Amino acid sequence: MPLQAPRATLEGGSLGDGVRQLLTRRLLAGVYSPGDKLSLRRVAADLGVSMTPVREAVSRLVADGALEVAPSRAVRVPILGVGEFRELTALRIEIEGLAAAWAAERRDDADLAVIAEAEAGFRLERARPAPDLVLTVAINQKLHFAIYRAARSPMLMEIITGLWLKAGPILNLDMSTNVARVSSGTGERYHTAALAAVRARDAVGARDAVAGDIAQACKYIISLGRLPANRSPQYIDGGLLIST
Amino acid sequence: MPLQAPRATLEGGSLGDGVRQLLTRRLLAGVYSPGDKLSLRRVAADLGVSMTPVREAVSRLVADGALEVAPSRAVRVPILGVGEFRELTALRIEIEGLAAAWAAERRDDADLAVIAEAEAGFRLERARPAPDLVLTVAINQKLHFAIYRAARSPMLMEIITGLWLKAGPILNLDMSTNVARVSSGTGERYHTAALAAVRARDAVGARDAVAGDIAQACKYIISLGRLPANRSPQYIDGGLLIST
DNA sequence: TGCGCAAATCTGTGATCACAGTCACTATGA
DNA sequence: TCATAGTGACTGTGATCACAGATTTGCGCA
Repeated sequence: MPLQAPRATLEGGSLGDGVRQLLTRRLLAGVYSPGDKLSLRRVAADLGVSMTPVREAVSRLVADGALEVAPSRAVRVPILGVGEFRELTALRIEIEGLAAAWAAERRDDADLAVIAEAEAGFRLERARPAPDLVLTVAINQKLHFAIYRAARSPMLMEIITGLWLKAGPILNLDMSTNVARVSSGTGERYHTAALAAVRARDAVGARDAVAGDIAQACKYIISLGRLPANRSPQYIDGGLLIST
Repeated sequence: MPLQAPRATLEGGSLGDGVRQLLTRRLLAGVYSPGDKLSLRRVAADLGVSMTPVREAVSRLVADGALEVAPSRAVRVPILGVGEFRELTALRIEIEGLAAAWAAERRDDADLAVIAEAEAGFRLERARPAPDLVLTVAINQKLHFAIYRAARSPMLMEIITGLWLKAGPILNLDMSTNVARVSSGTGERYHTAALAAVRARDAVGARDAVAGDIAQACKYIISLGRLPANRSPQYIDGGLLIST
């Protein structure tokens, strides 16, 4: 049962946009776990809006693969199998690695300052005797996106956001419940390396650092062995968009 | 004024899905041109459905960036500026190049046969005294996606489809109205090289061939000089998904 | 106490209505 | 003749209702 924020303020041009942003934020923050079912009516009631804006928001999130409609007509957070999670990880390594490389080439001083601040924040929080896991995950996200934003490619940012939306529930599920991994500091090394590479305008180094960070985090999650086997026998074409 | 197919059959689990697939196909086929305005009510009437499924389809396409809602509350096909088109091209080179590389590594004989058939079809059509431009564009798309499908990554396929949806209206606008470019056969060389590389399991060669194909096609379109200047002063964050 | 069937509840989907904006056209004024 | 205000026909958005199907609940029976 996903926990609900007591009252959420909706922003955005339209109500549908507001709902979408809110759901996106919750997905990224790990409020929902893989397999959780969402009810359009329940969300609508919780947010004090009608079902229409919720439906629009959900349809967009389904388009992004952040949610899925089961054949039983239930909207839920997708459950990724090991194979699918591996595929997602491989994709993230390539695409976020690309963003990091571009960031190293195109960053300006303001970008660097934001990245350095996030990196310092992450280090600070991790060094505390009892790190706030939810906060740590949030800062980690902030750091990654600070780097990607410096790549100055809004379309690339959108793609990466889509990937994070797919991975978010799993990452949050496993990261925010394990103190051991956060405290071990394996991720910190990569973050520091990424910052240094972006500062030095070292595209290859930035790519490797980000790729390493993603790879080891996902390797850890897979090693937990909590991911189910693949659901799709082979694979299903994205949105069966191409007919002929 | 976009031309309408006399009567289109809607497939898919739900009406909304059917409408989405239909609109997607039209976008990819160049039925709509950049700047064309779509009316939800008109589309609904043309398709014989209510406004609800159309709204859902459009909201998904807006999420993918294939359509946009202007501040004046009009849904239209986005008009890409030169800078945005360059960004899109750079992204396509990286991501579709990645797909081609994976395809070279992972393809099996069945994949290769499909790719070879599409390549032969493209060559055949181009060699005709009066090539059917619309058909040529369709075969070109078929060839590209045959390659990408061999990469065996549905998520990557979805990303690429999203990129094509953004680029489709422009590509079709300029390619299907210019016999010169098709007849010149510059694209054919890259296609043949891509096929050969995939056959030889040469990942680097496949990436270079696809990248070359995209680069020269987009260079040609930019050289036409019909693209307007950038619309966004700097750049707008994809879907303003990240708040903090 | 355990099993099975039925009814009630809840699901997403589609259609329809109401509303507040925007745009284009037109009639009226100077 | 030209500018301008008005007016009507659109636009997308949101809410509400109806419907068919799946899920769950709960009651009755063995």
